[in-house]
Amino acid sequence: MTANKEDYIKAIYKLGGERELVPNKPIAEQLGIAAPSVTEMLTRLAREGFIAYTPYKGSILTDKGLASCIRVVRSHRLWEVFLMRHLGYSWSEAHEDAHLLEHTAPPRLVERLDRFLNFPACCPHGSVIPSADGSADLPELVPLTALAVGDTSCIRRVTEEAELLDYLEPLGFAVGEAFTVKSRALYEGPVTLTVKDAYDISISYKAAGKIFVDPA
Amino acid sequence: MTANKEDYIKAIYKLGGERELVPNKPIAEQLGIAAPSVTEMLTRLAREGFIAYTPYKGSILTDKGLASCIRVVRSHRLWEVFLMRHLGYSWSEAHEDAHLLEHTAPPRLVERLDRFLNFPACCPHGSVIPSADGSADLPELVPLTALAVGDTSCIRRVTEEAELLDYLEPLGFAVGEAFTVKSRALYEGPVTLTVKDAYDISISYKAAGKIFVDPA
DNA sequence: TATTATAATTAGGATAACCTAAAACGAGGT
DNA sequence: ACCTCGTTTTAGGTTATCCTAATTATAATA
Repeated sequence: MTANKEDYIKAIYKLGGERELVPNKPIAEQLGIAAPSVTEMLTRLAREGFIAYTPYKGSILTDKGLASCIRVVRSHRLWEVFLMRHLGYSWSEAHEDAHLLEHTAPPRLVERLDRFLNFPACCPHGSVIPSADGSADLPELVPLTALAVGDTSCIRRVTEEAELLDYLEPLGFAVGEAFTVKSRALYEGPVTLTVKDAYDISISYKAAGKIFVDPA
Repeated sequence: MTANKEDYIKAIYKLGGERELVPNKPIAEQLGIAAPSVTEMLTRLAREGFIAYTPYKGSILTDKGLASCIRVVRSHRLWEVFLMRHLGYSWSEAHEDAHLLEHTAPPRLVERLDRFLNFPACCPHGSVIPSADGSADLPELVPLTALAVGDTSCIRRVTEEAELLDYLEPLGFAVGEAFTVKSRALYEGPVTLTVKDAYDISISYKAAGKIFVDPA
């Protein structure tokens, strides 16, 4: 298993989850690779049993593929915790370097890192860290856009996209922060939150859709 | 620069240091790669300016090659410190997994790791960790075989070979340990040390040659 | 000097990834 | 039912790394 293949598998998971057939085009876009190269690699991954691939239709992870995807995601999120908690990384930096380490760390290292970090439940962006056996119980969350003015809630998870992370972090966003929705502009306008009864934060509607919070 | 090339460069450094011309054969043996593949790679490394390569004669690192070698060695040794100090690795395990991480960690990660570890001077096997600018001042050490019976000294460094490390660690060997040479059998026979005035350790002559200590 | 053994190189292939250009497929609209 | 357009696949090529078998160079020895 190479780092490359792991990236294809992660992309398929990200784009289609556990039961949706993923067309080649979005995989190619996600990875920044030409379509014919994707076809080729998918054929290989199918031959090796990581995906079920139906030509002209799309791909979906097999149990084997899903298991190896979860292993990588677990590694990724544990590294993120380490990088932020102990090395002073920012949100986006952590995401970036964890992407390198996730493919390199052998299982024993991942397990020892988990113990060192005291078995964290979530990565710094709020995503659940699956346990070594692959299980994970997902909290029930809603996008910030689902709340109404006056609702009180708590930030639980932020989508891991470098630009989004770099946009939010300097605003004072943090997982675990409680807030009240102060206002919502019409026509997908900005959302303003009051945090700690002390200060307000305004974010775009687009960003709000990528922030997940406790249901009202 | 790929992990592969970094391994070739490390091998050349290990085998020839900074001024000795290294023949292809030992490189091939060190890396477990066929001779023609080595010729090919050396040609490439020479083309890229990492080594000076004289066909039929051998290779030596250029300044550029040396610099990139030192960067990798620094990364390797810092990871070893992390793995042993925080994750409970053994000597040989640390060496093994550090070999994976050394090629993956980008410079900013290495520097932050260094700070996290509080700028350690040596790796757990006692080798000096070069500073970020490549400099390193080497302590004056002698192999354990250079001592005479009755000499008192201190263990400072152990050669990083998995089998040696696995042989020594359970015997209670540790860098920093003071000892007295209790006896030396003739004809390259075993050497016995008294540690902490409390117990004796016997090791083969061969192993003693790979353990470095303060001069008597 | 001639021989011979060892080391190194050349020749010819294989595999993993990636690419561009061209052909083929298939789903929606007339 | 047919055609068009976007998606996929096929065809043909590149680079990095590795291999085995065969050839050539060097250096040590007789």
